[in-house]
Amino acid sequence: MDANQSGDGWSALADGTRRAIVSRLAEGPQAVGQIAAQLPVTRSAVSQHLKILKDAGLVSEQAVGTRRIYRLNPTAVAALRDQLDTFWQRALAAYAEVAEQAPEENR
Amino acid sequence: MDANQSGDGWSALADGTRRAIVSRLAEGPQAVGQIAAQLPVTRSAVSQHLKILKDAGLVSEQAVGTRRIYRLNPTAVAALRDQLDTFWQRALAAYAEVAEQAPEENR
DNA sequence: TGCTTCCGTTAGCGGAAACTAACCGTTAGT
DNA sequence: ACTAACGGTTAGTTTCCGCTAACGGAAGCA
Repeated sequence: MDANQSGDGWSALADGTRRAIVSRLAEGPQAVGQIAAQLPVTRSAVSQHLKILKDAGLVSEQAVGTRRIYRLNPTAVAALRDQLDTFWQRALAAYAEVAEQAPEENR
Repeated sequence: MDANQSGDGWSALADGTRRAIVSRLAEGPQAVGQIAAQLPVTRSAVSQHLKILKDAGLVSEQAVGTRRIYRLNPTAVAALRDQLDTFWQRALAAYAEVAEQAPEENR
């Protein structure tokens, strides 16, 4: 279970450029140059972002010759989704309580 | 003028204190003082965080006398969860493609 | 009316993040 | 072995974020 870094996962997805990288990586594994060519930032920035994403457990690295292929980790994404789902269900439950206690109009 | 969307749910959930506020709010609507009493920050910080969360559409405000009751918005949470779910499914599809192809493939 | 409570706002400070540019190691090809 | 390509790392700057402290405004109560 490498989902202990879910707290960092939110910080990792906070940046827009990083979400763009995740979006590209979700469609298939890619190298650094591939990603950098599709984004308005340099390879250094992409490399640093990938390090953060890898450190958060969201992506995994695979060395192929002189290239590094990065791919998205579905498990970490599912962990964040699950945590978000918990908030969602609790909020729905709180809404249900309010709906029960409001049979009449209040101030 | 800036065209970036200030209502970024991901940036809002990036901060740990803000996630703590969301967690408290998920269990039921509360006022600012209520939340600040449960967190190691002042009311000003909580108020600012609530402003960011409200601007992101994650929480909604309701004025009751001299207090403001804040509550979590399940719809916004579901939207983030859905977006995360899309990444998850795409990553799984990418994994399926790699798993189907034989490991003798070279490039 | 006067007072208290509750909350939002502003100013300012300290720290962290994002980005570019330059450097170095590694790998593949000739 | 030499060269070119790919990628990680570092230094440095700039910008943004989170927090506290102080101030001002609005509602409730005697």
